[in-house]
Amino acid sequence: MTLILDPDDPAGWREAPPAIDAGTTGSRLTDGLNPEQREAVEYRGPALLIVAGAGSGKTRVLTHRIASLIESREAWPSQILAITFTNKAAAEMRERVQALLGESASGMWISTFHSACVRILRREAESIGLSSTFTIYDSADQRTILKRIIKELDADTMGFTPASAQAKISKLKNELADVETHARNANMNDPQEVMFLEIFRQYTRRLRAASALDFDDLIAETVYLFRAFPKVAALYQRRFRHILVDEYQDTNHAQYSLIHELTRPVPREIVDELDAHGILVRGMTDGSGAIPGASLTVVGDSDQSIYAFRGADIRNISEFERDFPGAKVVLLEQNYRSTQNILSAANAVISNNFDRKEKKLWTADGDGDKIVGYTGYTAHDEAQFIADEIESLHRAGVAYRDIAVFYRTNAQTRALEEIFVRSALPYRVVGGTKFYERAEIKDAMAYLIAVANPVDELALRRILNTPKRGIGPATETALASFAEQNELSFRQAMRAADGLGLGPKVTGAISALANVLDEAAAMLVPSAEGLEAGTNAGAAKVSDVLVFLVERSGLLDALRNSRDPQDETRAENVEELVAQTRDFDRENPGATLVDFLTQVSLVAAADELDDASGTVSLMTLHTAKGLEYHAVFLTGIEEGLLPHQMSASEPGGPAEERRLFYVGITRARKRLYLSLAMSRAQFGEVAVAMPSRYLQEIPEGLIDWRQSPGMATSRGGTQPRALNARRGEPGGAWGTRDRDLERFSVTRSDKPKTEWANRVTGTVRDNGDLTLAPGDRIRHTDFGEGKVTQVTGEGTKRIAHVSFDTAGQKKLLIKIAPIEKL
DNA sequence: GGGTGCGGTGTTTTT
DNA sequence: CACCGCACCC
Repeated sequence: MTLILDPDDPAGWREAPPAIDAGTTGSRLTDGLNPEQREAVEYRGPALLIVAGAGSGKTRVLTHRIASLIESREAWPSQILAITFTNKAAAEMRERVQALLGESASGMWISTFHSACVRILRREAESIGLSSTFTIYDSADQRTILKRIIKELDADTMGFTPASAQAKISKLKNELADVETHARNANMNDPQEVMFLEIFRQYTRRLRAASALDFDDLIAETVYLFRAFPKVAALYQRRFRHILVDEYQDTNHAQYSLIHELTRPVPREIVDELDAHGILVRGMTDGSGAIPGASLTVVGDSDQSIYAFRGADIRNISEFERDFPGAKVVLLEQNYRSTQNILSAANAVISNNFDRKEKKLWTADGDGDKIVGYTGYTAHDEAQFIADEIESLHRAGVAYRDIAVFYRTNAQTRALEEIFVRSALPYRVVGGTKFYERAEIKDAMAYLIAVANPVDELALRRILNTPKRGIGPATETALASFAEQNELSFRQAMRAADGLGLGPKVTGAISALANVLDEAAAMLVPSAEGLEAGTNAGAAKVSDVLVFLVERSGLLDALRNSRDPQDETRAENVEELVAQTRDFDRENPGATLVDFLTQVSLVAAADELDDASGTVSLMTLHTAKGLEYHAVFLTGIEEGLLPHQMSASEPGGPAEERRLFYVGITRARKRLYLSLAMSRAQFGEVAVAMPSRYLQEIPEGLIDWRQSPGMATSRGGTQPRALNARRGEPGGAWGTRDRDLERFSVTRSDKPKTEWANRVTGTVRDNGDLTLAPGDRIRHTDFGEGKVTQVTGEGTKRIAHVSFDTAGQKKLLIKIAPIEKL
C-alpha cells in the first residue's frame, strides 16, 4: 500500500519517509525486460548512468524504475524528481508510472528543467528579491530590450546587433557567469568588451526592474538561490531523495550545476535547524547527523547530443563516472524500434564521428525494407515525391499520424506545405511559427502580463498605444523620464498622468488605460475566504479577465472595425486565445493568471503534438528528438543544409550535424526515406545543391535510389556532378546505370528546363466553383490528363481523387489545383 | 501622431 | 525573399 502525498499539502514536506523494505520489488515491474534494462530498474546506489541508444526502451526503464521505488516503499512519490525534455514527455511519464502503480501518484515532480525551476523560484522568490509573479521573457522580448539598449549606447557602431548580444549573454548565463563575474575576467583595454559589459549590465538591470527573468535565468537564478541560501536548498535536498534526468547529454553547465546542488548532502548544522523549525528529519540522517545526498539517475546517449549551440556540454555525460565516483553504468544497445536496415545505416553514419564510445544498435526483428532515396530537381519536386509516397503509404494502410517529415531549417516547410495543400494531404507543422508569436496574440498577452506583473515595463510599453490611442513616442518618453525622476514605476507614472502637463486627449487616454488595468487587477484578488485559506477562491477566471481586457481596452473593437482585411483574422486569433483561456480554466480549476502565463511561456514545440490527430507531422530534426514514427522522411539531405552552412565554422559543428542526421534516421520504425533537391531557393536566388557528405556514409546496398543524385545530375550534362562522384569513373559512388538513365529520361518527359523551376510557385489559382463529378476527365498542368474517380469534402475543401493516365493516382484540392475540365 | 513606401540587411537549430 | 528601420508626407 502506497500512501500518496499531495504536492501542495505542506504536510507532504513533513511526512516521515517510508521504511525501506528492500526485496519487495514485484517481478511484475521487471517482466519482459532484457537483463540490462532489468539491472537499470533494480540497481540501487548513489549514482546510475544509463547509456541508452536510440529506441532501446529508456522511457520504459525510467518509468519502471520510478514505479519500483514507490511500490517497494523505498520512496514516497513526493521524493521523486524526474526531469524530462518536454512537458509532453513529462505528462506521458506521469501517466505511465500511474498506470504501473494502478493508482494516482500525485506528488511526484515530473517536469522540464525550466518548469521545475519556475516552480521553485515562484515559491522562493522573496529570498532573492523577486516578485513571485515575475514575467518570463522569451527571445523576442530579449531582442526588443537589447535593441533599445544598443540604440541608446550607440553600440551598433561597434558591430553589436541584438542577435549577437543575445547569443553572448545566453552563453555566459549558461556558464553561470553573471555580470560581475564576467567583469572580473574581462579585458578592460578592449573597448568592445567594455561595451559588451555595459550592454550586459543594462540588460540585467532592466530585467530586474521589470521583475523579469529570461529562459537562461530560470536555471541560473535557481542555482544562485541554492548557493546563496543553503537553508532554502536544504528543503529541496531533503525532499528529493531520487532525482532522474532524461536526455542528460543535452544538459548545459547551469543545468548540470543545478543537479549538483540538488544532490548535495544536507550538513548536520542545517539538519538541526530544519528540525528546530518542525521539519521532519528523523530517520533521514546518517551516522554523522547529516542527510545524505539524493540518488541520481541519468539517462542519455552522447550520439544524440544536438544542443551544443545552447550550451549543452557532452562532457556532462562522458565524464559522469568521474563526477560521481562509484557510479554504476548500464548500457542499453538492443533496439526495439527500427528495422536492421535502418539501424545499420544509423550505425554506419555515426561511426564516422571519432572520439566516441563504440556502440552498435541491433535488433532481433529482421532487416525490413530498404531505405528509399530520391533526388528531385527542385524542393517542389522533392516535396511532390514525398506527397505521392505518403499517399501510397496511406493507401497501403499507414495512418497519417504515423508519418513524419523532418527538415533542418524551418524555411524548408514552405515548399512542402505548398505541395501538401495542393495534394489535399492532411498535415500539421509542429513548432515553427507559433500561435503565441503573432503580434495580436502578443498584444493580448501583454495586457495579461501587465496585470499580473505591474512593474513589467516592456509589457506596458507594448500596450501603451495598442490599439492606437494617440500616445506616441514623445509621450512615452515623457512618462518614462517622469517615472525615473520620481523613482516610480512606469505604471505608477501612468496613474499620475494628470500632473504631467500633457494634452487633455493624451492624458485621458493614459488614465483610461491605467484604470482598465487597475480594474482587471482588482478582479484577480481572491475573496476573504480564499485569502484566509491561501487559495485562489473568489478570484476571476483567466478567461474573464482576458475578455474584460480585450473588450475594455478597445483592442478587439479596433481589429473588428479595421478596414485592413487581415485584421479580421487577427480578431479571430484573439478570440481563439480567449477560447484557449477557457480551456485552461476548465482543465485547471483554481489555477491563477500567473499559472496560465507560465504555461504559455514554457510550451515546447513538441508539446503541440496531438496523438489523436489524423495528420502527417512536419518538424525540424531538433524537435523530432525523442519521437518515433512508422515512416519517416528526412528531407534536404544536402551540403549546406545538412550539414548546415553555419555549422562549418563552429568547432565540432560537422560532428554535431552528423548526430542530428543520426537522430533523424533512428526515429523511423519501418520505413525511412532520404530525399534531397538538386537546386534550392535560398533567399530569392536559386542555388545549386550538392548531396550531403553523410549520404555516402550509408552502405550502398541499404538504399534503393528511386532517383539518385547521379541520375539527376546527368540531366542535360550541365549540372555539377554529385559530390565525390569521382571523375573519370562513370557513375561514381552513386551507380548511374544506363537502365536508370533511360527510365529517368522517360519520367521527365519532354518538358523544357524552366518548367521545373516554377511549376508550383507560379500562380496561385482559384478555380472558384468548378464542379467535378466522378467520371469527368480533366487536364492537370503537371500530371497530364486523368479521370476523376471520386469527390470528397465540402466547399473550398472539396477534393478530387483523380486517376491520371501516366502519373497515377492523386488527390487534388479542387479550388486551387492547376486543372481544367475537359 | 499616423501612414506609406523605399532601401538595406540578414540568412540554423530552441527552452 | 521577407522583415525592419527610416524618411517623408498628410
